[in-house]
Amino acid sequence: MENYRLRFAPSPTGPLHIGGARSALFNYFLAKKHKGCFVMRMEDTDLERSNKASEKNIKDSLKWLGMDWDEGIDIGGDYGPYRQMERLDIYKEAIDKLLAEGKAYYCFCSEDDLTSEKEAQQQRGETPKYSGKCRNLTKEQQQELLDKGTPHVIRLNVPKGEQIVVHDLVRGDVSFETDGIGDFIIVKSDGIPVYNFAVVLDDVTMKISHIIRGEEHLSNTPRQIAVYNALGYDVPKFAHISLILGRDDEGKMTKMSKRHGSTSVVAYQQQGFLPEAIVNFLALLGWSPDGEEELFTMDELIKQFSLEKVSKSPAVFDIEKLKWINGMYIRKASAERLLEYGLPFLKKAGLVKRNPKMAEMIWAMMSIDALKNHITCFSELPDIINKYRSKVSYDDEVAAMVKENRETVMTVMNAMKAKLEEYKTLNSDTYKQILKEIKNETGIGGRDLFHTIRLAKTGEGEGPDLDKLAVIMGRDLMLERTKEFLTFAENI
RNA sequence: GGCGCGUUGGAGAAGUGGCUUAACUCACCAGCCUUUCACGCUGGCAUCCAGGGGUUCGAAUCCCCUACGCGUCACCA
Repeated sequence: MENYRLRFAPSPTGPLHIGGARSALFNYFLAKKHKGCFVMRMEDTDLERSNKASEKNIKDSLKWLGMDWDEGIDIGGDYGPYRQMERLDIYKEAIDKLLAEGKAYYCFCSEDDLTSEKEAQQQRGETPKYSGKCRNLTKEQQQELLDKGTPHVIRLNVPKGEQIVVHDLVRGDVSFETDGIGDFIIVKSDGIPVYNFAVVLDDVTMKISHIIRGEEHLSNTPRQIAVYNALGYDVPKFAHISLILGRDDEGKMTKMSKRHGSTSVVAYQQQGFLPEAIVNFLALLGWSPDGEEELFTMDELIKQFSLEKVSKSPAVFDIEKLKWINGMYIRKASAERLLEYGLPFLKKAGLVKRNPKMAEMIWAMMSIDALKNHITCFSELPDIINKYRSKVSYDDEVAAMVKENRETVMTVMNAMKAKLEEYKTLNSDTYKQILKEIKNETGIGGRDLFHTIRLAKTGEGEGPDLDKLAVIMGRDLMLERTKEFLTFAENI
Protein backbone atom coordinates (compact mmCIF):
# COMPACT_ATOMS: atom_id res chain seq x y z
CA MET A 1 0.00 0.00 0.00
CA GLU A 2 1.43 3.27 -1.12
CA ASN A 3 1.79 6.05 1.36
CA TYR A 4 0.30 9.23 -0.03
CA ARG A 5 2.20 12.35 0.89
CA LEU A 6 1.34 15.51 -0.99
CA ARG A 7 2.31 19.08 -0.53
CA PHE A 8 1.53 22.65 -1.30
CA ALA A 9 4.68 24.73 -1.62
CA PRO A 10 3.93 28.36 -2.45
CA SER A 11 6.46 31.12 -2.44
CA PRO A 12 5.48 33.96 -0.14
CA THR A 13 5.68 36.69 -2.74
CA GLY A 14 2.05 37.76 -2.81
CA PRO A 15 -1.42 36.78 -1.66
CA LEU A 16 -2.72 33.29 -2.38
CA HIS A 17 -3.72 33.24 -6.01
CA ILE A 18 -6.83 31.49 -7.28
CA GLY A 19 -4.65 29.15 -9.33
CA GLY A 20 -2.48 28.38 -6.33
CA ALA A 21 -5.55 27.67 -4.27
CA ARG A 22 -6.73 25.19 -6.87
CA SER A 23 -3.36 23.42 -6.93
CA ALA A 24 -3.43 23.25 -3.16
CA LEU A 25 -6.94 21.88 -3.28
CA PHE A 26 -6.12 19.09 -5.72
CA ASN A 27 -3.16 18.04 -3.58
CA TYR A 28 -5.33 18.23 -0.50
CA PHE A 29 -8.09 16.14 -2.08
CA LEU A 30 -5.73 13.36 -3.11
CA ALA A 31 -3.95 13.30 0.24
CA LYS A 32 -7.19 13.12 2.18
CA LYS A 33 -8.79 10.64 -0.18
CA HIS A 34 -5.99 8.18 0.51
CA LYS A 35 -5.72 8.96 4.20
CA GLY A 36 -2.33 10.43 3.49
CA CYS A 37 -0.53 13.53 4.59
CA PHE A 38 -0.90 17.09 3.33
CA VAL A 39 2.30 19.06 3.81
CA MET A 40 2.55 22.84 3.68
CA ARG A 41 5.96 24.29 2.98
CA MET A 42 7.31 27.70 1.99
CA GLU A 43 9.64 28.31 -0.92
CA ASP A 44 11.25 31.52 0.21
CA THR A 45 14.62 31.48 -1.53
CA ASP A 46 13.75 34.59 -3.49
CA LEU A 47 15.01 37.02 -0.88
CA GLU A 48 13.96 40.09 -2.83
CA ARG A 49 10.31 39.22 -3.14
CA SER A 50 9.57 36.98 -0.18
CA ASN A 51 7.88 38.54 2.81
CA LYS A 52 6.09 37.59 5.98
CA ALA A 53 2.87 39.37 5.08
CA SER A 54 2.44 37.14 2.07
CA GLU A 55 3.17 34.08 4.12
CA LYS A 56 0.46 35.07 6.56
CA ASN A 57 -1.99 35.81 3.80
CA ILE A 58 -1.41 32.42 2.22
CA LYS A 59 -1.85 30.60 5.50
CA ASP A 60 -5.00 32.56 6.33
CA SER A 61 -6.54 31.89 2.94
CA LEU A 62 -5.78 28.17 3.08
CA LYS A 63 -7.38 27.92 6.48
CA TRP A 64 -10.34 30.02 5.43
CA LEU A 65 -10.95 27.67 2.54
CA GLY A 66 -10.79 24.75 4.94
CA MET A 67 -7.44 23.27 3.98
CA ASP A 68 -5.63 22.51 7.20
CA TRP A 69 -2.25 20.92 6.76
CA ASP A 70 -1.09 17.87 8.67
CA GLU A 71 2.53 18.82 8.59
CA GLY A 72 4.42 21.99 7.79
CA ILE A 73 5.14 25.52 8.85
CA ASP A 74 3.80 26.57 12.27
CA ILE A 75 2.86 23.05 13.26
CA GLY A 76 6.06 21.20 12.38
CA GLY A 77 6.44 17.52 11.60
CA ASP A 78 9.01 14.79 11.16
CA TYR A 79 10.64 16.22 8.07
CA GLY A 80 11.11 19.87 8.97
CA PRO A 81 12.06 22.60 8.91
CA TYR A 82 9.47 23.70 6.38
CA ARG A 83 10.90 26.94 5.08
CA GLN A 84 13.59 26.62 2.45
CA MET A 85 15.76 29.31 4.01
CA GLU A 86 15.87 27.15 7.14
CA ARG A 87 17.01 24.13 5.16
CA LEU A 88 20.19 25.53 3.65
CA ASP A 89 22.44 22.92 5.27
CA ILE A 90 20.42 20.13 3.69
CA TYR A 91 21.03 21.63 0.27
CA LYS A 92 24.69 22.29 0.99
CA GLU A 93 25.34 18.67 1.78
CA ALA A 94 23.81 17.56 -1.51
CA ILE A 95 25.71 20.20 -3.45
CA ASP A 96 29.04 19.21 -1.92
CA LYS A 97 28.34 15.65 -2.94
CA LEU A 98 27.54 16.61 -6.53
CA LEU A 99 30.63 18.80 -6.68
CA ALA A 100 32.82 16.00 -5.37
CA GLU A 101 31.41 13.57 -7.92
CA GLY A 102 31.86 16.01 -10.76
CA LYS A 103 28.13 16.15 -11.36
CA ALA A 104 28.14 19.85 -10.66
CA TYR A 105 30.76 22.51 -11.20
CA TYR A 106 31.63 26.10 -10.44
CA CYS A 107 30.95 28.65 -13.12
CA PHE A 108 32.73 32.00 -13.13
CA CYS A 109 31.16 33.50 -16.21
CA SER A 110 29.97 37.06 -15.76
CA GLU A 111 26.38 38.01 -16.28
CA ASP A 112 27.33 40.18 -19.25
CA ASP A 113 29.02 37.32 -21.05
CA LEU A 114 26.01 35.14 -20.46
CA THR A 115 23.56 37.72 -21.73
CA SER A 116 25.44 38.30 -24.97
CA GLU A 117 25.81 34.58 -25.44
CA LYS A 118 22.10 34.14 -24.97
CA GLU A 119 21.23 36.89 -27.41
CA ALA A 120 23.49 35.41 -30.06
CA GLN A 121 21.83 32.03 -29.64
CA GLN A 122 18.39 33.48 -29.87
CA GLN A 123 19.28 35.26 -33.08
CA ARG A 124 20.41 32.01 -34.58
CA GLY A 125 17.07 30.54 -33.57
CA GLU A 126 18.53 28.20 -31.00
CA THR A 127 17.25 27.49 -27.53
CA PRO A 128 19.34 29.69 -25.29
CA LYS A 129 21.38 27.57 -22.95
CA TYR A 130 24.73 27.69 -21.25
CA SER A 131 27.69 26.84 -23.47
CA GLY A 132 29.49 24.85 -20.79
CA LYS A 133 32.53 27.06 -20.84
CA CYS A 134 33.50 26.51 -17.20
CA ARG A 135 32.75 22.81 -17.28
CA ASN A 136 36.26 21.87 -18.22
CA LEU A 137 38.17 24.07 -15.81
CA THR A 138 40.81 22.09 -13.96
CA LYS A 139 40.73 21.72 -10.20
CA GLU A 140 43.65 24.13 -9.95
CA GLN A 141 42.03 26.77 -12.13
CA GLN A 142 38.85 26.52 -10.11
CA GLN A 143 40.66 26.80 -6.82
CA GLU A 144 42.64 29.77 -8.02
CA LEU A 145 39.53 31.66 -9.04
CA LEU A 146 37.79 30.67 -5.83
CA ASP A 147 40.74 31.91 -3.77
CA LYS A 148 40.66 35.22 -5.56
CA GLY A 149 37.03 35.54 -4.48
CA THR A 150 35.68 35.59 -8.03
CA PRO A 151 31.88 35.69 -8.04
CA HIS A 152 30.51 32.34 -9.11
CA VAL A 153 27.50 30.11 -9.36
CA ILE A 154 27.22 26.32 -9.35
CA ARG A 155 25.81 24.50 -12.34
CA LEU A 156 24.55 20.97 -12.77
CA ASN A 157 26.48 18.91 -15.27
CA VAL A 158 23.52 17.67 -17.30
CA PRO A 159 24.16 14.54 -19.42
CA LYS A 160 24.35 15.37 -23.13
CA GLY A 161 22.35 13.84 -25.92
CA GLU A 162 19.85 12.11 -23.69
CA GLN A 163 16.11 12.10 -23.40
CA ILE A 164 14.23 12.77 -20.22
CA VAL A 165 10.70 11.46 -20.11
CA VAL A 166 8.20 12.90 -17.70
CA HIS A 167 5.58 10.28 -16.83
CA ASP A 168 2.74 12.62 -16.16
CA LEU A 169 -0.44 11.36 -14.57
CA VAL A 170 -2.64 13.72 -16.53
CA ARG A 171 -0.71 14.31 -19.74
CA GLY A 172 0.92 10.94 -20.28
CA ASP A 173 4.58 10.63 -21.25
CA VAL A 174 6.17 13.87 -22.32
CA SER A 175 9.76 13.73 -23.47
CA PHE A 176 12.45 16.39 -23.57
CA GLU A 177 16.01 16.46 -24.93
CA THR A 178 18.69 17.21 -22.38
CA ASP A 179 20.44 19.21 -25.08
CA GLY A 180 17.62 21.68 -24.91
CA ILE A 181 18.23 22.24 -21.25
CA GLY A 182 21.93 22.86 -20.84
CA ASP A 183 23.87 23.07 -17.61
CA PHE A 184 21.52 25.16 -15.54
CA ILE A 185 22.36 26.98 -12.34
CA ILE A 186 21.59 25.19 -9.09
CA VAL A 187 23.23 27.66 -6.70
CA LYS A 188 23.04 31.41 -7.18
CA SER A 189 26.03 33.68 -6.62
CA ASP A 190 24.65 34.59 -3.20
CA GLY A 191 25.07 30.95 -2.25
CA ILE A 192 21.37 30.20 -2.15
CA PRO A 193 20.12 27.28 -4.20
CA VAL A 194 17.69 27.92 -6.97
CA TYR A 195 14.09 26.69 -6.89
CA ASN A 196 14.62 23.85 -9.37
CA PHE A 197 17.25 22.38 -7.10
CA ALA A 198 15.82 23.07 -3.66
CA VAL A 199 12.40 21.77 -4.57
CA VAL A 200 13.87 18.37 -5.42
CA LEU A 201 15.70 18.08 -2.13
CA ASP A 202 12.59 19.11 -0.26
CA ASP A 203 10.35 16.64 -2.03
CA VAL A 204 12.86 13.85 -1.53
CA THR A 205 13.53 14.51 2.13
CA MET A 206 9.87 15.08 2.89
CA LYS A 207 9.05 11.81 1.13
CA ILE A 208 6.53 13.42 -1.19
CA SER A 209 4.78 10.78 -3.30
CA HIS A 210 2.79 12.90 -5.75
CA ILE A 211 3.34 16.37 -7.05
CA ILE A 212 0.30 18.10 -8.44
CA ARG A 213 1.06 21.54 -9.78
CA GLY A 214 0.30 23.95 -12.59
CA GLU A 215 1.20 23.27 -16.18
CA GLU A 216 3.69 26.13 -16.18
CA HIS A 217 5.98 23.76 -14.31
CA LEU A 218 5.89 21.08 -16.96
CA SER A 219 8.90 22.44 -18.81
CA ASN A 220 10.76 22.72 -15.50
CA THR A 221 10.22 19.09 -14.72
CA PRO A 222 13.02 17.65 -16.90
CA ARG A 223 15.48 19.90 -15.06
CA GLN A 224 14.23 18.60 -11.77
CA ILE A 225 14.40 15.03 -12.98
CA ALA A 226 18.02 15.68 -13.95
CA VAL A 227 18.63 16.63 -10.33
CA TYR A 228 16.87 13.50 -9.04
CA ASN A 229 19.06 11.45 -11.40
CA ALA A 230 22.30 13.16 -10.40
CA LEU A 231 21.51 12.59 -6.75
CA GLY A 232 20.35 9.03 -7.37
CA TYR A 233 16.86 9.48 -6.00
CA ASP A 234 13.58 8.00 -7.21
CA VAL A 235 11.35 10.39 -9.07
CA PRO A 236 7.91 10.99 -7.52
CA LYS A 237 4.70 10.91 -9.54
CA PHE A 238 3.92 14.12 -11.36
CA ALA A 239 0.57 15.53 -12.40
CA HIS A 240 0.49 18.83 -14.23
CA ILE A 241 -2.88 20.44 -14.23
CA SER A 242 -3.95 22.90 -16.87
CA LEU A 243 -3.74 26.60 -16.38
CA ILE A 244 -6.67 28.73 -15.38
CA LEU A 245 -7.48 31.12 -18.13
CA GLY A 246 -9.34 34.38 -17.83
CA ARG A 247 -10.79 36.74 -20.34
CA ASP A 248 -8.88 39.99 -20.57
CA ASP A 249 -10.28 43.38 -21.52
CA GLU A 250 -10.24 42.56 -25.20
CA GLY A 251 -11.99 39.29 -24.59
CA LYS A 252 -8.92 37.20 -25.25
CA MET A 253 -8.17 34.15 -23.15
CA THR A 254 -4.91 34.34 -21.29
CA LYS A 255 -3.40 32.98 -18.14
CA MET A 256 -5.27 34.52 -15.26
CA SER A 257 -3.40 37.53 -14.05
CA LYS A 258 -3.84 41.02 -12.74
CA ARG A 259 -5.38 41.97 -16.05
CA HIS A 260 -8.48 40.05 -15.11
CA GLY A 261 -9.48 41.86 -11.97
CA SER A 262 -9.47 39.82 -8.81
CA THR A 263 -7.09 36.91 -8.76
CA SER A 264 -6.42 36.45 -5.08
CA VAL A 265 -8.50 34.41 -2.71
CA VAL A 266 -8.87 37.32 -0.26
CA ALA A 267 -10.35 39.48 -3.00
CA TYR A 268 -13.19 37.00 -3.37
CA GLN A 269 -13.50 36.71 0.36
CA GLN A 270 -13.93 40.46 0.56
CA GLN A 271 -16.52 40.45 -2.18
CA GLY A 272 -18.69 38.22 -0.08
CA PHE A 273 -18.11 34.79 -1.48
CA LEU A 274 -18.50 31.80 0.81
CA PRO A 275 -15.42 29.57 1.22
CA GLU A 276 -17.31 26.40 0.38
CA ALA A 277 -18.52 28.02 -2.85
CA ILE A 278 -14.98 28.89 -3.88
CA VAL A 279 -13.75 25.41 -3.02
CA ASN A 280 -16.59 23.88 -5.01
CA PHE A 281 -15.99 26.18 -7.97
CA LEU A 282 -12.22 25.66 -7.98
CA ALA A 283 -12.66 21.90 -7.84
CA LEU A 284 -14.71 22.10 -11.03
CA LEU A 285 -11.92 23.95 -12.82
CA GLY A 286 -10.15 21.25 -14.78
CA TRP A 287 -11.80 18.39 -12.97
CA SER A 288 -15.23 16.98 -13.58
CA PRO A 289 -17.39 14.77 -11.43
CA ASP A 290 -19.09 11.58 -12.61
CA GLY A 291 -22.76 12.33 -12.21
CA GLU A 292 -24.82 15.35 -13.04
CA GLU A 293 -24.52 16.93 -9.63
CA GLU A 294 -22.11 19.84 -9.44
CA LEU A 295 -22.56 21.01 -5.88
CA PHE A 296 -20.27 19.26 -3.43
CA THR A 297 -19.09 19.68 0.13
CA MET A 298 -15.41 19.32 0.91
CA ASP A 299 -15.94 15.75 2.13
CA GLU A 300 -17.77 14.79 -1.03
CA LEU A 301 -15.03 16.30 -3.16
CA ILE A 302 -12.40 14.34 -1.29
CA LYS A 303 -14.35 11.16 -1.86
CA GLN A 304 -15.03 11.82 -5.54
CA PHE A 305 -11.76 13.36 -6.66
CA SER A 306 -9.49 11.42 -8.94
CA LEU A 307 -6.67 12.40 -11.26
CA GLU A 308 -8.20 10.37 -14.09
CA LYS A 309 -10.96 12.93 -14.32
CA VAL A 310 -8.60 15.87 -14.55
CA SER A 311 -8.68 17.57 -17.92
CA LYS A 312 -5.71 18.39 -20.11
CA SER A 313 -7.21 21.44 -21.70
CA PRO A 314 -7.11 24.78 -19.94
CA ALA A 315 -9.89 25.68 -17.56
CA VAL A 316 -11.67 28.98 -17.94
CA PHE A 317 -12.51 31.03 -14.91
CA ASP A 318 -16.19 31.74 -15.36
CA ILE A 319 -17.30 34.29 -12.80
CA GLU A 320 -20.96 33.71 -13.67
CA LYS A 321 -20.69 30.10 -12.64
CA LEU A 322 -18.93 31.07 -9.42
CA LYS A 323 -21.78 33.45 -8.67
CA TRP A 324 -24.33 30.78 -9.37
CA ILE A 325 -22.60 28.34 -7.04
CA ASN A 326 -22.24 31.01 -4.38
CA GLY A 327 -25.93 31.86 -4.69
CA MET A 328 -26.79 28.21 -4.14
CA TYR A 329 -24.73 28.11 -0.98
CA ILE A 330 -26.19 31.38 0.26
CA ARG A 331 -29.68 29.91 -0.06
CA LYS A 332 -28.65 26.92 1.98
CA ALA A 333 -26.87 28.91 4.69
CA SER A 334 -28.31 29.32 8.18
CA ALA A 335 -29.66 32.68 9.33
CA GLU A 336 -26.69 33.10 11.68
CA ARG A 337 -24.18 32.56 8.95
CA LEU A 338 -26.03 34.85 6.59
CA LEU A 339 -25.89 37.55 9.21
CA GLU A 340 -22.21 36.91 9.91
CA TYR A 341 -21.30 37.32 6.25
CA GLY A 342 -23.88 39.92 5.29
CA LEU A 343 -23.69 42.33 8.21
CA PRO A 344 -20.22 43.72 7.40
CA PHE A 345 -21.51 44.82 4.01
CA LEU A 346 -24.51 46.55 5.54
CA LYS A 347 -22.28 48.30 8.04
CA LYS A 348 -19.87 49.39 5.38
CA ALA A 349 -22.71 50.85 3.35
CA GLY A 350 -24.03 52.70 6.40
CA LEU A 351 -27.28 50.76 6.37
CA VAL A 352 -26.55 49.53 9.87
CA LYS A 353 -24.60 51.36 12.56
CA ARG A 354 -21.19 50.17 13.74
CA ASN A 355 -22.65 49.07 17.05
CA PRO A 356 -26.18 48.20 16.09
CA LYS A 357 -29.08 48.02 18.53
CA MET A 358 -31.20 44.93 18.75
CA ALA A 359 -33.89 46.31 16.46
CA GLU A 360 -31.33 47.06 13.79
CA MET A 361 -29.83 43.61 14.05
CA ILE A 362 -33.23 42.08 13.63
CA TRP A 363 -33.93 44.27 10.65
CA ALA A 364 -30.59 43.27 9.13
CA MET A 365 -31.20 39.62 9.73
CA MET A 366 -34.66 39.71 8.20
CA SER A 367 -33.52 41.79 5.26
CA ILE A 368 -30.69 39.45 4.44
CA ASP A 369 -32.97 36.49 4.81
CA ALA A 370 -35.52 38.10 2.53
CA LEU A 371 -32.91 38.70 -0.14
CA LYS A 372 -30.99 35.45 0.10
CA ASN A 373 -32.82 34.00 -2.88
CA HIS A 374 -32.00 37.02 -4.97
CA ILE A 375 -28.30 37.59 -4.50
CA THR A 376 -25.25 35.74 -5.75
CA CYS A 377 -22.83 37.26 -3.29
CA PHE A 378 -23.07 39.39 -0.18
CA SER A 379 -21.61 42.50 -1.72
CA GLU A 380 -24.83 42.88 -3.72
CA LEU A 381 -26.85 43.38 -0.55
CA PRO A 382 -26.47 47.14 -0.01
CA ASP A 383 -27.32 48.04 -3.59
CA ILE A 384 -30.50 46.02 -3.56
CA ILE A 385 -31.62 47.38 -0.23
CA ASN A 386 -30.85 50.91 -1.29
CA LYS A 387 -32.77 50.36 -4.47
CA TYR A 388 -35.86 49.38 -2.52
CA ARG A 389 -35.49 52.33 -0.23
CA SER A 390 -35.05 55.00 -2.84
CA LYS A 391 -37.53 56.69 -5.14
CA VAL A 392 -38.84 54.53 -7.93
CA SER A 393 -38.95 55.68 -11.51
CA TYR A 394 -41.69 53.79 -13.29
CA ASP A 395 -40.95 52.57 -16.77
CA ASP A 396 -43.09 51.77 -19.79
CA GLU A 397 -43.94 48.34 -18.51
CA VAL A 398 -45.59 49.85 -15.47
CA ALA A 399 -47.37 52.45 -17.55
CA ALA A 400 -48.69 49.73 -19.82
CA MET A 401 -49.98 47.78 -16.88
CA VAL A 402 -51.87 50.80 -15.61
CA LYS A 403 -53.39 51.47 -19.01
CA GLU A 404 -54.53 47.93 -19.58
CA ASN A 405 -55.81 47.30 -16.14
CA ARG A 406 -56.64 50.73 -14.83
CA GLU A 407 -59.61 49.80 -12.70
CA THR A 408 -57.99 46.84 -10.94
CA VAL A 409 -54.77 48.66 -10.36
CA MET A 410 -56.45 51.67 -8.81
CA THR A 411 -58.70 49.55 -6.64
CA VAL A 412 -55.78 47.56 -5.29
CA MET A 413 -53.54 50.50 -4.65
CA ASN A 414 -56.20 52.66 -3.08
CA ALA A 415 -57.04 49.81 -0.77
CA MET A 416 -53.32 49.46 0.01
CA LYS A 417 -53.07 53.12 0.87
CA ALA A 418 -56.03 52.89 3.21
CA LYS A 419 -54.63 49.82 4.92
CA LEU A 420 -51.19 51.33 5.41
CA GLU A 421 -52.71 54.43 6.95
CA GLU A 422 -54.64 52.22 9.29
CA TYR A 423 -51.72 50.02 10.35
CA LYS A 424 -49.12 52.17 12.09
CA THR A 425 -46.56 49.41 12.49
CA LEU A 426 -45.69 46.73 10.06
CA ASN A 427 -44.10 43.33 10.17
CA SER A 428 -44.19 40.31 7.96
CA ASP A 429 -47.36 38.93 9.52
CA THR A 430 -49.32 42.15 9.58
CA TYR A 431 -48.44 42.73 5.96
CA LYS A 432 -49.68 39.30 5.02
CA GLN A 433 -52.83 40.20 6.90
CA ILE A 434 -53.17 43.38 4.85
CA LEU A 435 -52.83 41.44 1.62
CA LYS A 436 -55.48 39.01 2.74
CA GLU A 437 -57.85 41.78 3.72
CA ILE A 438 -57.41 43.55 0.40
CA LYS A 439 -58.11 40.32 -1.39
CA ASN A 440 -61.27 39.70 0.58
CA GLU A 441 -62.56 43.23 0.32
CA THR A 442 -61.84 43.80 -3.36
CA GLY A 443 -62.13 40.28 -4.67
CA ILE A 444 -58.83 40.74 -6.49
CA GLY A 445 -56.13 38.14 -5.94
CA GLY A 446 -53.33 36.22 -7.58
CA ARG A 447 -51.16 37.88 -10.11
CA ASP A 448 -53.44 40.93 -10.37
CA LEU A 449 -52.88 41.61 -6.71
CA PHE A 450 -49.26 40.64 -6.15
CA HIS A 451 -47.78 41.75 -9.40
CA THR A 452 -49.52 45.12 -9.23
CA ILE A 453 -48.23 45.80 -5.76
CA ARG A 454 -44.72 44.68 -6.58
CA LEU A 455 -44.55 46.85 -9.66
CA ALA A 456 -46.00 49.81 -7.83
CA LYS A 457 -43.55 49.61 -4.97
CA THR A 458 -40.36 48.62 -6.72
CA GLY A 459 -40.96 49.28 -10.39
CA GLU A 460 -39.79 45.74 -11.01
CA GLY A 461 -41.48 42.46 -11.78
CA GLU A 462 -39.09 40.36 -9.77
CA GLY A 463 -38.02 40.40 -6.15
CA PRO A 464 -38.45 39.00 -2.68
CA ASP A 465 -41.77 38.00 -1.14
CA LEU A 466 -43.94 41.03 -0.57
CA ASP A 467 -44.26 40.51 3.15
CA LYS A 468 -40.49 40.42 3.40
CA LEU A 469 -40.15 43.44 1.19
CA ALA A 470 -42.41 45.20 3.68
CA VAL A 471 -39.86 44.57 6.40
CA ILE A 472 -36.96 45.86 4.34
CA MET A 473 -38.82 49.03 3.40
CA GLY A 474 -40.79 49.65 6.53
CA ARG A 475 -44.29 51.03 6.83
CA ASP A 476 -43.60 54.70 6.17
CA LEU A 477 -41.69 54.06 2.99
CA MET A 478 -44.34 51.70 1.73
CA LEU A 479 -47.01 54.29 2.26
CA GLU A 480 -44.92 56.91 0.53
CA ARG A 481 -44.33 54.62 -2.46
CA THR A 482 -48.02 53.85 -2.62
CA LYS A 483 -48.95 57.52 -2.75
CA GLU A 484 -46.32 58.23 -5.37
CA PHE A 485 -47.60 55.43 -7.50
CA LEU A 486 -51.17 56.65 -7.23
CA THR A 487 -50.09 60.07 -8.45
CA PHE A 488 -48.18 58.50 -11.28
CA ALA A 489 -51.10 56.30 -12.28
CA GLU A 490 -53.61 59.13 -12.26
CA ASN A 491 -51.54 61.05 -14.76
CA ILE A 492 -51.53 58.32 -17.33
C1' G B 1 12.55 31.46 -32.86
C1' G B 2 13.26 26.36 -30.11
C1' C B 3 10.74 23.10 -26.97
C1' G B 4 6.04 21.67 -24.69
C1' C B 5 0.67 21.65 -24.19
C1' G B 6 -4.11 22.49 -25.98
C1' U B 7 -8.52 23.44 -29.75
C1' U B 8 -16.05 19.87 -28.56
C1' G B 9 -22.72 24.69 -28.50
C1' G B 10 -23.83 31.52 -26.43
C1' A B 11 -20.36 29.83 -21.95
C1' G B 12 -18.09 25.82 -18.78
C1' A B 13 -17.50 20.74 -19.85
C1' A B 14 -18.14 14.87 -20.49
C1' G B 15 -16.36 11.64 -23.97
C1' U B 16 -9.66 7.87 -24.94
C1' G B 17 -12.30 3.31 -31.92
C1' G B 18 -18.78 0.88 -32.26
C1' C B 19 -23.51 1.53 -26.09
C1' U B 20 -23.16 9.00 -29.16
C1' U B 21 -29.44 10.04 -32.70
C1' A B 22 -22.35 14.13 -28.71
C1' A B 23 -23.72 13.47 -21.18
C1' C B 24 -24.08 17.17 -17.51
C1' U B 25 -23.93 22.48 -15.68
C1' C B 26 -24.57 27.87 -16.46
C1' A B 27 -27.26 31.26 -19.63
C1' C B 28 -31.56 31.57 -22.75
C1' C B 29 -36.76 30.06 -24.32
C1' A B 30 -41.55 27.43 -23.32
C1' G B 31 -44.72 24.92 -19.75
C1' C B 32 -45.96 23.18 -14.65
C1' C B 33 -45.88 24.43 -9.41
C1' U B 34 -46.42 28.75 -6.15
C1' U B 35 -52.67 33.64 -4.20
C1' U B 36 -47.05 37.23 -7.01
C1' C B 37 -41.63 36.84 -7.86
C1' A B 38 -37.84 33.45 -6.91
C1' C B 39 -36.74 28.23 -5.70
C1' G B 40 -38.06 23.49 -7.68
C1' C B 41 -39.80 20.34 -11.69
C1' U B 42 -40.57 19.13 -17.15
C1' G B 43 -39.23 20.09 -22.11
C1' G B 44 -36.39 22.95 -26.04
C1' C B 45 -31.41 24.62 -27.31
C1' A B 46 -24.14 21.33 -31.44
C1' U B 47 -26.89 16.92 -38.26
C1' C B 48 -21.79 17.75 -35.27
C1' C B 49 -16.47 17.77 -32.30
C1' A B 50 -10.50 24.18 -35.38
C1' G B 51 -9.46 23.05 -41.02
C1' G B 52 -7.51 19.46 -44.51
C1' G B 53 -5.67 14.59 -45.60
C1' G B 54 -4.95 9.42 -44.01
C1' U B 55 -5.75 4.49 -41.15
C1' U B 56 -10.33 1.45 -40.30
C1' C B 57 -16.09 -2.32 -41.78
C1' G B 58 -16.56 1.97 -38.34
C1' A B 59 -13.20 8.17 -35.59
C1' A B 60 -14.79 13.71 -31.69
C1' U B 61 -11.75 9.53 -30.21
C1' C B 62 -5.53 6.76 -33.82
C1' C B 63 -1.65 9.06 -37.53
C1' C B 64 0.14 13.31 -40.59
C1' C B 65 -0.08 18.41 -42.16
C1' U B 66 -1.98 23.45 -41.56
C1' A B 67 -4.18 27.31 -38.59
C1' C B 68 -5.08 29.42 -34.04
C1' G B 69 -4.47 29.83 -28.64
C1' C B 70 -1.52 29.20 -24.41
C1' G B 71 2.88 27.89 -21.49
C1' U B 72 8.16 27.84 -21.08
C1' C B 73 13.05 28.95 -22.46
C1' A B 74 16.03 33.70 -15.55
C1' C B 75 21.58 33.96 -10.54
C1' C B 76 11.69 34.03 -10.05
C1' A B 77 9.25 30.46 -7.92
